[in-house]
Order: sequence, then C-alpha cells, then structure tokens
Amino acid sequence: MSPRRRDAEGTAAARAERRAELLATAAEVFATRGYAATTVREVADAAGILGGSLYYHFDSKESMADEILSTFLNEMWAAYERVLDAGLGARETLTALIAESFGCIDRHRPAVVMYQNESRHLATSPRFAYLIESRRRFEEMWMSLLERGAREGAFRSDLDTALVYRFIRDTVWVAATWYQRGGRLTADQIAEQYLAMVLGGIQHE
Amino acid sequence: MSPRRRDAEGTAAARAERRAELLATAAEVFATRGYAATTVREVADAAGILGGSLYYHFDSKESMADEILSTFLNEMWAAYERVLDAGLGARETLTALIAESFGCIDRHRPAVVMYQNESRHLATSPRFAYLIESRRRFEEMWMSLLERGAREGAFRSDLDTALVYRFIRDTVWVAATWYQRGGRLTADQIAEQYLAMVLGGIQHE
DNA sequence: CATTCTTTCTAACAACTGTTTGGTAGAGTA
DNA sequence: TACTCTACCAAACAGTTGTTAGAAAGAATG
Repeated sequence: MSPRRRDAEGTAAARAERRAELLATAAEVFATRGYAATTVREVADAAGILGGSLYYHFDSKESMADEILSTFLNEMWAAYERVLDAGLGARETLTALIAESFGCIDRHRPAVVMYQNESRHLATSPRFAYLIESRRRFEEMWMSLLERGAREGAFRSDLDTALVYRFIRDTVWVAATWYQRGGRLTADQIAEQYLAMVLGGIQHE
Repeated sequence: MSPRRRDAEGTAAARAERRAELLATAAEVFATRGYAATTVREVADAAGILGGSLYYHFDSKESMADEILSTFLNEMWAAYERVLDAGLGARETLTALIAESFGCIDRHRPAVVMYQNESRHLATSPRFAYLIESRRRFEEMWMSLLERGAREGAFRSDLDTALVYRFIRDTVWVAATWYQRGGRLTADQIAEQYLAMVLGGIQHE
C-alpha cells in the first residue's frame, strides 16, 4: 500500500466521520424542531460552524435529510431481513420484529422521529420515493405475517387485520417520540412490556 | 329587537361563519403539508382568495393555528369531562374515553393531526402554553384511571402503568393520521376493535 | 340615487430562507 | 521555507416568507 494511497484513505475516512457527526447533529435538530421549521443555520449552530460551511460537506438541506433517512431505513431493513429469514413461527416472528424495531428506535431515534413526522411531506419529491416504497414493503410484511398468524391459530381471527397492522405499527414507532436512551427502561424492557400488552391486552383475566 | 341590532347580529354571525370556513380549510392544509411547511398563500389558495386577504379575518398565521387547536381541545375536554363525571367503573370509563377520543378524531381530524405533529414545536411559544397544560392534564387523567383500574382488579397489575398510558395515548391519537370519514370503518367500529385489542390483546387464547 | 360597510385585491415591505462565491487559517508534505 | 489541501469563514445572492396599507368591487342601507 503506497503512502499516497494510505493518505487518501485516511482523509476519506476522516471526511466520512465528520459527515456522520454533522448528520447526527442535523438529525437531532430536525427531530426536535421539525425539518421544515429548522434552518440550515440552526443545524450549523448546533454543530459549532456557520451556515454556509455545511455546504462543503453536503449538497443541500434536502440531501442531509435524504442521507439520514436512507441510512436508517437500510439498517432497519437489514435487521428485518435477518428476522424474516430465520424461519420462525408467526408469534416468534412478531416478537422478534417488535424487539428489532425498538432496537432501531434505540439506535436511530432522531431518524425515526423524522421518518414519522416528515416522510409524508418529503415523499412528494421523487427523490424520496423510497420512503413510499419502504412504507409499502412494511405494510406488506406485517399484513402477511398477521394473516399467517391468524390462519395458523397464533393470533385471534375476529379482528380486522388492517386495523391490527396499523395498531402495531403506530404503537411501536410513536415510541420514538418519547423514548430516551438511559431512561428508566431499556429498549429491551420496553419491547417486552409492549409485547405483553399487544399479545395479551391490559385486561385482568 | 331593533333593525340595527338584528343587522349587527346578522353580520357578526356571517363573519363567524366565514372565519370557521377559513379555519377548516387552513386546518386541512396545515394537517396535510405541515404547519411550518405551509405558506399563508397556500392556505389562501385552498380557500380561493389571496394571501393578504386572510389578514382581514386573522391577526397572523399563528393565531389561525391557535384558534384551530384551542377550539379542538376545548371540545375534547368537554367530552372527557362528561365521561369522567358519569361515575363509571374503571373499565367502563376507559371504554367511554376511547370511544370519545375516536369521536374527536372523527370531528376534528385535521386539528388532531396538527396537535400531534406541531404541538411540540408550537409549545415553545408562551401563547401555546395551554398545549403543555393539556398534555399534563391528559396524562394525569389516564394515569389515575389506569392505577385505579389496576387497584380494583379491572386491569393487569404486572405492567408498567406509565408505559400502558403511552401505549393507549399513542395508539388512539395516531389513528388521526390515517382515519378518513366515510372510509371502510366508522369511528365507532374502529373504537370497538381498538378496545378489543387493548383489553384482550391479539393473541389467540 | 348616494352612502356606508364588508370583503377582497393589488402591490409592496422587511426579514429570513437555502445556497454560492471567494477568501483564509492551519495542518501536512516536499 | 514554499506549497498544497482541507475545513471553515465572511459576505453576499435571489427567492420566499409573513405581514401591511391603500384601493376597489359589490352588497346593504338610507
């Protein structure tokens, strides 16, 4: 490996690290104040630089949102794929998917908040078409799991499947708005309690 | 009643009606595109007038949001009060509150969506302090109901009450983002299914 | 008919937005 | 030391934003 090559790699790595830092900051601000209501100057402020300096690292405000969301979604789907490929039963698959979802919230909380609050607005641009595609795929995954579970007798069959799907989707992901790392409960503990509620209900038997 | 008086009342009523019309339009646009991302010209467009003309009826864009949200919250709390004053058992109170919540979503869908998406951002202004107060009151109401239900044996007592509260709160209100009047299911039917899920869970017994 | 009142339009404003351009401090390299 | 490259700053840009002031159309009133 030539010195020239090593240097190029070193600076490329440093650059990527700085990008990631800035993206984390941006995601935090976007999640807190809302993407549209946040100015690039506010993001830069939070990062300790000036507004224009962001454009050395990123093409546009939009491309920041793009990178934040696509990074998160890629990681999430990779995790989901691992679960789906494990060949578990319906109940166990649901359990694993929910646990994995709370793991995603733990690792990508600001991105999840952004996905929820801004995806409908952003998806109007063709650049963010993958948001719609992800939503479609998500619905397909859950609907087929729930139908399979109802067929196999794991889940109740007297409920509207589409409603159950939304019920689970909403319950899990909205948790990103209040979850905080290092809080009273860990992501795993929350997942466990959520599962107990979703599966068994809150009524005393 | 003098003619003078009748006229004054007539124009005042007409004026209030026009305000309500414009507010309904504004709420729809705010809910769809997001409050911050919506321009007053877009609201005016949707109402068939020009941007500046809105300022004959309203002081500012902010005061539109204010009126939309406070009107909704006042109605919601009036409905909740009626339920709480009925002196029902824990389980019946929960049932009635959830049914009432879906009723609110049915009647005030755009306002509910705004409340969810924008309240955190808006609440930074002192003008919207009532949003925080409403949230506090909401939490207090539900927490005491859930604790009472657990004490009286209506609800399971092995679950984290704060988590159950968020679970119910999120599940109910997020429905506003996908609910549409005249859809496959009525608000009452959705409330019924939601109740069955929350109380009994989705697992086959 | 003339007058008044209500609602809207026209046209502008100052502030703020995302973005660009050219410069510059400082670390690394020869 | 001189040079280069990286990451940032300083200052401006054009477009958009919420908002305002004055004119005007039209209905209601006398």
